[in-house]
Amino acid sequence: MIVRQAANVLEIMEFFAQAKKPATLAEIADHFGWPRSSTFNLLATLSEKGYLYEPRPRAGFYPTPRWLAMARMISEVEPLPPWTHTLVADLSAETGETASIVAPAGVMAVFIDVVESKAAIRYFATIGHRVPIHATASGRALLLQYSQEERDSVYRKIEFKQYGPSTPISIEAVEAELRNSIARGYCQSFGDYSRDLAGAAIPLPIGDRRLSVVVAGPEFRIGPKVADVAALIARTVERLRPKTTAA
Amino acid sequence: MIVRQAANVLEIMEFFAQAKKPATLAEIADHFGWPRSSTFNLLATLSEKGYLYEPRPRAGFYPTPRWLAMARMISEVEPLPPWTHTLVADLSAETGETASIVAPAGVMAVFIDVVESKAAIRYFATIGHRVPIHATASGRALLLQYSQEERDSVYRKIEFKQYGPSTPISIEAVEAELRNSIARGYCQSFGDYSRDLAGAAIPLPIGDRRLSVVVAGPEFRIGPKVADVAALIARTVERLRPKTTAA
DNA sequence: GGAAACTGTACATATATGTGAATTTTAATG
DNA sequence: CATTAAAATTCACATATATGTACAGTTTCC
Repeated sequence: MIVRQAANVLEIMEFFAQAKKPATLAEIADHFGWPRSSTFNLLATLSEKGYLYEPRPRAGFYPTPRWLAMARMISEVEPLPPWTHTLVADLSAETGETASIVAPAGVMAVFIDVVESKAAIRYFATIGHRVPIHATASGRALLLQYSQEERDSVYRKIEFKQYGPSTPISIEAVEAELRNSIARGYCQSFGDYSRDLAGAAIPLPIGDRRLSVVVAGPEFRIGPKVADVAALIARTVERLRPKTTAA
Repeated sequence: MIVRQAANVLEIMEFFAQAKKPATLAEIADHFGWPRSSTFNLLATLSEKGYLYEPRPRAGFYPTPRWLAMARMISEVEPLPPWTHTLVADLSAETGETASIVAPAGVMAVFIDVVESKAAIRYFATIGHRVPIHATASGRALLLQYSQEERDSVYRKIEFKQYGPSTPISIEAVEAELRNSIARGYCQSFGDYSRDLAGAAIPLPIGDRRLSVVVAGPEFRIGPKVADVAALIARTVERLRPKTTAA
């Protein structure tokens, strides 16, 4: 069950992140098509908790810096090492495509760092974006780091859907693709989940965290050079990852 | 009316900001005393929206960097000029008390930047903290920047409560205190709102934004030297605020 | 200066939603 | 490996809550 008012809080914040200016109750209500009374209650709640204020008289509401303060506290814990951002930045620059760091979230994979392609036609993804773990290059690069038991446990929760012609729709199909990936040296996907979208990914374990790096873009651009892209990812990781004597 | 599930989202985030480590469904449910089923729904909603993930298998949930990304987008709009943070930092350092920048939010005043005192006994405030605009030094320093009509409009919405012996409990009492503040050259409060708490504040208009700076602490420490503290605030603002040729 | 238009607020009620109990899945222990 | 304990998940129902309606306050425009 989805908790509507919880989702609405997020929507409001996303609204402000886009609008980048204060908005009145009426504007917000109209934007979402919410009743004014409900909007009133929500805004009152957020204000009361110190997350919204009125920068200038009669100009409407805007989030307080409390969001930033809180987000900072949360994110200063085990932040990704700085080189991983360099990694995706470099990969995006060199390939001209969108590059991301991805982490597991149950049957899904979440983008936790993203540098977007600058091309007009590009893979549009943002931090927080989620994709099925079994039907994407990045997700499978995560699965490769799981034990067989852990994978089985994930498989049991997956609802296998035919997102596209090449979507693996059985446990065996996923396992087969994982074996192929190992043989090939990298994970790939050609519209397994999103139409026309192709990507190359490799596992990126950091400490005890299981992450992956992926470069993704339109099939017609990535397709011909997946292997090259994958090799580039591997080389770039090799170059940027600090050498530990322990390893 | 308070929107419970909206408030719960904020509570969860605050929980993570404090805990600074992943937490399982059960831990969160127990911490708040929520039913597990409800907690499940909430966590599922936040996960589905890309705001929570599972950093490692079976280790529980943690917020994704999406919060940070969103908070940054929101806060990069008209950020406070950097010198205002220096201002509160310097004031806190020199006085040993808590110093803050405050903004209006209807009948309340919100702290939008805070540097806390390091003393054991201190005014504990965080960004987002709210106090009544008419019963605090910082709030009155905001009211001083309003026109008479705007003040009247605010007064009509205030519920006058006797927070402490010196709380102004009528419009006339507030107006009188404002007149005193003008004569005195700064705003002050001695337990008007919080017992044992005293503070000195002055208006801090920035562009068309109406803000104020306040230094606050226990009455016994601040009391004897309010005037000095107020003078220090004024001098520090004078020193740090960039001189505009236009002004 | 008067009225129309708009924004924000209160409240009773129907309904969407949170919850307790039951079920399934996963981990721990001998 | 069998058994127990704990955690996660599902679901039907009573209840807390979102909303339609009505109203008050504020601004704008003629």
